[in-house]
Amino acid sequence: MTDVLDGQALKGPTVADLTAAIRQAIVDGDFAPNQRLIEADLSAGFGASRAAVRTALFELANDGLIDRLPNRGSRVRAISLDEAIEILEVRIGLECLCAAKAAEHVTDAEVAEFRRLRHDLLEAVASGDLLGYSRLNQLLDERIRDLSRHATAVGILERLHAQSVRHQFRLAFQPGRAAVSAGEHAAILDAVIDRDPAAAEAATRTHLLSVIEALRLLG
Amino acid sequence: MTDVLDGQALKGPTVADLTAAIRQAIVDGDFAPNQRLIEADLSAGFGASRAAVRTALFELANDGLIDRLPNRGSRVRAISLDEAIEILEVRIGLECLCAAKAAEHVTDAEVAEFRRLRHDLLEAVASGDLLGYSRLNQLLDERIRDLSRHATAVGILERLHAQSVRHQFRLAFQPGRAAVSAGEHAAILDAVIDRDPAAAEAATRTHLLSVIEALRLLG
DNA sequence: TTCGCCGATTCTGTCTACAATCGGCCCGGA
DNA sequence: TCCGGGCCGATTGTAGACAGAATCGGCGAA
Repeated sequence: MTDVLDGQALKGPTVADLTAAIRQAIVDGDFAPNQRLIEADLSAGFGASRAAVRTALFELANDGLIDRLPNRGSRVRAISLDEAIEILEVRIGLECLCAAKAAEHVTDAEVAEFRRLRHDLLEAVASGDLLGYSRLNQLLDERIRDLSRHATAVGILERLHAQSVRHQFRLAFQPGRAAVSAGEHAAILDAVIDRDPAAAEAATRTHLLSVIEALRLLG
Repeated sequence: MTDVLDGQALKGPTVADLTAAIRQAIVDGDFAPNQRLIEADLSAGFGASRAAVRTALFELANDGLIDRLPNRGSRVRAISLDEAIEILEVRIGLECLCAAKAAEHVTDAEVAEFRRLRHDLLEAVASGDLLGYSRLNQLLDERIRDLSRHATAVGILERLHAQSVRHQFRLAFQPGRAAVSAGEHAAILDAVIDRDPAAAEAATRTHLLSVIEALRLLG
């Protein structure tokens, strides 16, 4: 477990490195939900001081990835289904905002990029390349956030994303889910390509409501 | 500046106390925007160790109240007008969600409470009691958040609130602003009292859009 | 056998001291 | 006079040690 991702492994990792490493370990599932994170162990495992580990843990607690109980340590936060739905409900508000802003700000070059993305997306789904499709989805979300130029919303969305990756992932491999999802994503892309903020917002809302519904059914 | 708010001044304040004290000092304006916060000074001023101050500063940085530049310390974050508007745009999405949920979940007792609140609110505005009105506004926001039972949205809103109090405050004492705002708040209350989620959402959106507009004019 | 009490252990919370880094200042040279 | 390099003070980042709280185990009594 030592030195998972050190740029220059000579001197101990900085706090930012530590935070990134632990965060990665959590979202990748290397640390199981509800697993206890003991400061001394992490300190030894990552070759950092306990103070650094401690700071990183505080940061992750604020990101909602771990829970800190006073005097009783930290544990990986388990996101329940209800919480995952709450997160999606919040994302509706924020991603609709971003999509509308993106549709306003999009340049010609970016329109061209989105056309390509739309093509690749449908292609991936048609050929059954679920992994590639998932990656393209992520790229789409990311690009829309970039284009929105809305630092506040983007910051919050990034935090929420880290919390819910596991549920998102589970959903992605439901049979038949990709086809539905791809159509909704194409609709979002079309709206942005048309520079139609209202349509972009509506398409995003439709998509996220569909995700919520799917999650509910999945239970 | 020493011992601003110590419960029991015997043993030094805990990290939570410190965080609260510094946060309060920032939102109250005791620390000016862009002011540099030097760990040693705070440590002496609050009678706490530098490590505690440091932890508190990290926490506040995650709350977006201060900026931390590596190796160059912390300074109070200045929220520009553009950022304040961004925050309000985000709040639209979240508070609409909360208002709708609140309208769903509200009990008979709470309906009665909201009727009283509606009455007090209009009374305060009619009698020109701006401070009391401001306090009631805050209470209204808080109650709606409580009723929404939406921990995720509430958590984010609380964080955003701390960042934008100064702008909110500046706006509150604009002449004529209170009357407009009171009508909008009453509309929100009516919708919740009627248990009409859609209306609650619409009224909340109207109100926040109006706030944005007012801020723009003021800016 | 089961319940409650008590001590040992483990882990977190806090503090003090040390090392690394940054910015400004002074001095020398063109 | 203006520019560049190196030194020095100030401030942050890191490490290790100590103290306090919570948990877990055994032990004794009902």
